[in-house]
Order: sequence, then C-alpha cells, then structure tokens
Amino acid sequence: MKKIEGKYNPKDFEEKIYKNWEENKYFKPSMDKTKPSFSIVMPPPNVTGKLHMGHALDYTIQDVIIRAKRMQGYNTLWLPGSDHASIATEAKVVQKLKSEGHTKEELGREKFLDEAWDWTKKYGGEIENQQKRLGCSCDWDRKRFTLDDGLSDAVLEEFCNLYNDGLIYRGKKMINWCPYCHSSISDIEVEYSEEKSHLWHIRYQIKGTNDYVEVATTRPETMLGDTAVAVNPKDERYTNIIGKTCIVPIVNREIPIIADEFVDMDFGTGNVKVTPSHDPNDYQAGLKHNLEFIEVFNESNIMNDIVPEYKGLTSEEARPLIVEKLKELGALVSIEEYTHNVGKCYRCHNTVEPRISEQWFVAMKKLAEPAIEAVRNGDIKFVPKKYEKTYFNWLENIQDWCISRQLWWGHRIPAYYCDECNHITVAKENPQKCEKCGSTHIHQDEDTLDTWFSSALWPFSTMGWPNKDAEDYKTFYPTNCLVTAYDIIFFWVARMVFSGLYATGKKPFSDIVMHGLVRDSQGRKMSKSLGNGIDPLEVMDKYGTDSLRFSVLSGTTMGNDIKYMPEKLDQASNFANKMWNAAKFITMNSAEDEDIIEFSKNVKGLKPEDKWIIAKLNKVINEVTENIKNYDLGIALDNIYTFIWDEFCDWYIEMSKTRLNSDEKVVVSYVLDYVFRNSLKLLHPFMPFITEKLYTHLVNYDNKDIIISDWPTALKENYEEDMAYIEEIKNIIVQIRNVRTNMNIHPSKKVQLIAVTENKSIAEKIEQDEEFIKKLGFGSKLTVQNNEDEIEANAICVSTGSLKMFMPFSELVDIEEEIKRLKAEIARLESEVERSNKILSNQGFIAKAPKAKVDEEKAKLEKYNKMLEETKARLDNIKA
RNA sequence: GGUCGCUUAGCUCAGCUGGGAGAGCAUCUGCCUUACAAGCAGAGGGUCAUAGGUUCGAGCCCUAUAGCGACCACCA
Repeated sequence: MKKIEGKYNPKDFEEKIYKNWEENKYFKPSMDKTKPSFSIVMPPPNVTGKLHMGHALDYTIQDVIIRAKRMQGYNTLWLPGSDHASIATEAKVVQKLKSEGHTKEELGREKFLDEAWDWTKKYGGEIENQQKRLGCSCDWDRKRFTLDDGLSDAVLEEFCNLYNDGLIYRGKKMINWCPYCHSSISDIEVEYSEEKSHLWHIRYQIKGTNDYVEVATTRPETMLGDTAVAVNPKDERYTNIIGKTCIVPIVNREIPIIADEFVDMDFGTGNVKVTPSHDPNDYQAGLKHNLEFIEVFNESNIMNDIVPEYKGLTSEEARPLIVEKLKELGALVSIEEYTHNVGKCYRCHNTVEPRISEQWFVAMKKLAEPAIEAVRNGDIKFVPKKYEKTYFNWLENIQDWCISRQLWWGHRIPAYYCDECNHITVAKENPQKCEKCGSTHIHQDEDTLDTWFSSALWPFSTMGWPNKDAEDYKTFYPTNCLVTAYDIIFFWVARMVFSGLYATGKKPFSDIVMHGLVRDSQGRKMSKSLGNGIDPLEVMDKYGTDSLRFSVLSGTTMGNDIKYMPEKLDQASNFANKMWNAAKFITMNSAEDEDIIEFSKNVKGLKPEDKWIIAKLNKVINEVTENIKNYDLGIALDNIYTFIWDEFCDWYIEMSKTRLNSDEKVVVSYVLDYVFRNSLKLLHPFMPFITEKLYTHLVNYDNKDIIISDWPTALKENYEEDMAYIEEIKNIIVQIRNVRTNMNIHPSKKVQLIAVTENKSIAEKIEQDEEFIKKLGFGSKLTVQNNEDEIEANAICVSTGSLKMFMPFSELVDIEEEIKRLKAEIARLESEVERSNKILSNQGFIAKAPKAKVDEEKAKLEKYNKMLEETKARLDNIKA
C-alpha cells in the first residue's frame, strides 16, 4: 500500500485524476459485442450555456448511473452534446449587432449566420469544461451539436417523412406571436402569469334603437377590429337582440350580434365583443360565423391605419388614447379592477400576442397515440411513476405543434415555393425546379424549425440515424434511460417519444428518470433576476466536486425538488475527510502487499469481527446495487455512507487496532483492505474522485483504476452466528459506555470486566476477542465465567439477556446513581413486557399475524421477563 | 376550473411490498482514546397536519377537511 499523507484536499487530485481517466479513454464504450450495452444520451445544454445547479444535479445522476453500469461490465456509452437554442442564441447575436449599430436585416441571412457561428464558437464549449469539472464520464469523441451535418440531415429526413405522410402541413391559423423575438412560438412556449389590470366596460349602440349592448374587455384597443358581438343562445336576457346589429364606436362599424355557446353567461355582462384577428376564441367564432377579420396592429404591435390618428403607435400607447376617446363619446361605462393571466414568451418574457399567421404544423393526433400506448403498456417507464399522468394528460389533449420560427439560426425549412404555380416542393436535397410545373423559379421558405424539433430526434440523430447501419445506432439505440427535470416533459420528453417511435419504429429509451428542480435555501427557484443562483463552480472550488455531487443526492428522492443546503456540503467534505483518514490509518498500519496478496489466495483464520464486517459489507453491496438499479440514488448513498462511517470506521477499525500489532496483522490487513476497497467501489459512482484517489493507495492486486474495476459482488457465506455474537458485544460495549458516562467516569479509569455466559461458543469467542473488548470497554482485564457466584455483590452489570458483563467498580461507584439507573432499566423492561403481553393477548394477532411474527414476539417476552427479574434482583442486592 | 404532489425532531429531509419512528445540521454533556477535534463517546427532542375508516396491527392503504406548492386549461 502507498501511505496516505497530508490532509484531505480535493484540489490536490481531482483535476489530475480526470485527466488520467481521459487519457486512458475509460469513458469510451468497450464495444465488446459479448457484453450487453447500456447508453444514455445527455440532455443537450444550450451551446452557449453555463453550468448551473440544475445541470449539476442532472449530470451527477447520469454519471452515477453510467459509472455503476460501466463497473458492472456493460458496454457503456454516455453521449454528450449541445443544442443550438435558436431563439436564445439568435436573440443574443441580434443584441450584439444592435450594440454595434446594425440589424440582422442589414446584414442579410448569410452574414448573420456567420456571426452566429462566430458567437457559438466564441462562447460555446465552455460548458464542456464545466461538465468535465463535475466528473462527467462521457465519451467526448462522440459529442454532437444539433446543427452538425449529421443531425441536420436527420432533421431533413424527419421533416420530409412527416410531410410525405401528411403529418406536417402548412396552414393559416391563430398562433402565439412574440413581438419581441419576432417569431411564432408554440403553445407550450407561452408562460402565463397573473397581472393586475382593468376591465373596461364599453357600450355599443344597437342600430336603430336607443338601446346598447355592454361589453367588457381587458384590451380596449382591439375594439377597432371588432366584427361582432356574441351572446349565449340560452341567455334569455339577450334573445331579443340576436340577429340585430350594433355600432362599434370610434370606427362606427356596423357589426352583427351573434349567438354562440362559447359565451359564458355568468361572466361580466354576458355580451362578448368579437375580435377575430386578435383573440383565439374570437378567431374560432370568426371562422364559424364567417365574420370579417380585421387586423388592428402588426407583428411588432404597431397600430395600422384603421384610425389614422393611432397609426404608428404601439398598442400600449394607443390604449389610453382610445379609452379617452370612448369616454368622450360616452361609450365608456365603467372601469373595473381586474387580475388576469397574461401569456409571456418563455425566452424573453414579453407579452405574447395571438396572431393569425401562416405557419408549419405537425399534426399531432396520430403521432401521440403510439406515444401514449408505449407508456401505458409499460414499454417506457417513468421514474417516479407519478409523472406519467402529466405526460398522458398533455398528449391526450394535444394540439398541433407549430414548428416554424421566423428566425435564421436553426434548421431552415426544406420547402420550396414555385413562383409560377405556387406549388410547394419539399425535399431533402435543394431542388432545382418545381416538382409540379417544372419551373426553375422557386425559392426556399425563409423560416427555420423550432429548436425542439431537432432535440426531439436527439436519441437517434446522435447515433447516426437515418443511417440504420451506423454502428452506434445498432449498438446503442434504443437508449436505456433518459434523465431530465420534470419541467421539460412536454418540450422534450414527449416529443422524443413520438418522434422516436415514428422515425425509428422503436422507443427512444426504456426508463425516463425525472428529477426535480434545485431551489435556494428558501425554496425559491434559482434565477438570474433574483440573484439567488448558486454557482456550482464556486462550490467545487471551495468544497471539491465530490462534495457537490454528494450534496445534491444525499437525502433526496427522485422526482422531488431539492433545496440547496450548504450544510450538506460540510457533511460531504467531512465524510470525504473521514475516508481520507481511514485510508491513512489502513495504509499506515497494514502488512506488506505481498503478504496480503499471498493470504488472499487462501483466506483462513477470520475472526467473528472479520466475518461480521464482511457480512455487513455483503448486505450493503446488495442494497446499493439494488437501489441504484431502481434509481433510488439518495438511499443508495445513505446505505454506503452509513456503512463506511458507522460500521467500518466506528467499529471495525476500532476493533482492528489491537490486532494490527499481533500475529493477526496480515489477516486484519487483508480484511481492512478488502472491505474498504469494496466500499470505495460502491461509493465511486457518487464520489468518483476521492474513491479513485484512495483506491490507488490500497493493495495493488491488478493495477486497475477504480473507474474500470469490477463492481463488488456479495459473498455467499453465511456468517449469521458470528454476526449475532458481534452485535451482542457491540450492545454490551454501548451499555458500558452509557454507564460510565452517567457516572462521570473518566476514560482513563479502567476497570475489570467479567463476562458471564453459559454459552461455551460465546465464551470462547470472548476469550479470543479479549484485547479489543478490553480496549473498547475500558477494561483493565477481561475474564469469562459461566456463573456469577464469586462476583462482588455491588458490581455494575449490563446485560443483553444472554450475555452479562460485570464491572466491579467498588469505591468508585455512585450507588445512588446506579440505583437510579437500575430503576430506569426496570421501568423500561416493564414497559417492554407490558407491550409484548398486550400484543400476545390479542386473539386477533395470534390468529392472523404470520407465525414468525408471533414467535418473535413470544421470544421477546421471554427475554424481557428474564432480564426484568435479574435486574430487580440486582437492585435488591445493592440496596441490601 | 382540472390534474398532481406535499404536510414526519428546532431546520432540511429520508422512511422499500402496512409489523416497535431515522439521518444530517442545530442543542446539551464528557473526552486531544497515537486515522480523523472536519473527530470520538453519550443525551435530549416527534399525539408522523386534522377527523373518520379498513386491518390483529397504519407514518405507510381508503375517505373527507385544512394549509402549502407545482403543472395544465382559461372567461372577454
């Protein structure tokens, strides 16, 4: 073993170790055909993104899974990459141009794209280094970008296939328009937030009468585009006016009063003004009732010339003027305080306008069905299961997906319009002429595709699809699991599922592992505007990567949000420090490697404590393996943490100390190394750096790094008897400590220990374990006997029921204190007896509970009764 | 309006198919016991939101209520 020296300081080795892993190409799949493969595609971050806590959690989970699988012998691939993030990136480039006094239109498409590529190259890729810092064991040689040739090819293929199957169409519809991004966005890209505003009540005169209809609106400026007023046909108040017409003030337009079910009789006045060009409901009504569509403002929210005096104003600017005008005309009835939901663009947070526009859509109904079925029949599994409801709910009510964006940075839509016959030719390769009339006067659609269109193909486009013979595609697709946060189930997860099923005929992944969001210590979402974001890089600088990884997983449940708790970082680095020191102890005190290796070939002479810790190790191996398999990473981490700290360090190492200076040195060294090395392996997926560092200091059996070492397997040996024995000894030792603490006995004060048991096997074991029992039990000497005849009457006694330990303190003891202790003990035992009696006297329990449970309870009753009697006797003795 | 979730120690959270409430931090006490004071040994602290129900037995299953949160839809 190589001695560990100095103090735990992650900076000393984390970076070095990562470099070593990379140089040795450990992250690359073995491509060993005899082994099962296991693959994960990394959710691609924005190419110019920076690592935040959400990433740290997401990548840590994936890395844990992939590292465990790698050690378990799979042909393992974790494929990294990044996303071109069309809206976000384009907005930044536009902003940059603006600061230089230019617009993208001035530059033209080609030069703009050059700028965008420059930008991506300049600011992109930073996140890769940060992912490396986090320890991500991805195959960097396979890194992909959504605008790569290969991926762009996949996008074209998918688009054309969908189009040819009639699942992509171009149509004029009301879509969500972001006036700031100057693009359409899809329904799910709109985020609603409550805003305080007003409800303006306006009256329209019914033509030919002195009556009015009163309507209410949150957007008075849209009245200029009103082409009807609607009432509910069941509303008896208004049946008499249906079919009449009324006059829109200011523009003096005569519009019909129509009847439609969509009107809520109970809201407001029960009359609705209908503006088909600027409201989704009104749009539907407009189509249904064949109304006129009048646009009031353009795609930049600028008023047109319906009323010349408002021309050129933004809708916000025009609003007060229009309200003022209505007041003047006596058409404004009242203004009411009102809070309503306003749609905002999820990228730029500006108010989204509903707008009629010609766009490309994916017809969703047919695609959604198999995607629903794949989850319904268990082919694809959500972890945790609760998220499948969110998924179903969305897909079952899905609307067609608007995929065209009025942006340049992205995949340009492969549709070519014929200038002569207007036919649309959709083709992967640039067509030279219109496929219908043969005209060479064709031009490509100016728009690009929604970023999520390409992301949806990520699990297979990165593997070489549409080339079905690509090695990676054949080997690693479908992937095994997808790890991501629940907030992109709609944006990404669902779309990958239906795109995967459609394009490849296979599910893109089997398990969907959903994690929560990382929140600040007050439970708020981390955000730039709040300034409450925690920079994982700073955390890693201060505590090291392992601690960061530990802190986002320990004590968490998959799918639940995580509050960022800095205290966990202390816990983590304390744990790392603990292991560091354990390794220091082991490497300092162990026998020579050759002797240990020799011994390992024929292991013999293990003592109960050795078997005990090995049995405990076996148990934790099974638990951790199972929990990782089920994605219960928080529990798995807790299993290994507790094992290393509470069982291995606090008990086994302590027990081993006296033996390391005896002729048992080699045996103990072997067990220390064996247990610790396997513990490190179990922990490695979670805390890769310190485990790798310490592993290299242990006995060098095969010169392998831990990252590619074999996952531990539990030994089959049955050590139950020795397990039970050691548990008894631990119990006795804990009681001794308790007694001594209660009596304020200084640790330096040792006392004789007399063990009493009738069990010969236990007696023998105790004799063998004399040294460590003495040490941990503060004994001056230890003897074993089968009766308590010659023990002085007021010796303190602790007992497990079958094993007693006497401590003749004589003058040292505070008799009152001991009487108090015995009384408390009696009370405890009495309540135990009472409890058992109560349970056992319940006929229902005897009749219906499993027999093992009943027997267990009977055994307890017997044991506690016996202990109770003995304790009472001792109390009487002492009093006498 | 609909859906889902949460409510467990002072704080942050675990708690697997129902069978004696756990961790970390914080608090208190005693220890520099030669791996570790970033530590060791102990202690205190919980009608598991409330009310019913199912069961021999409920933190866990069912119903209702309250509080909190998220998501979806959206009425001008």
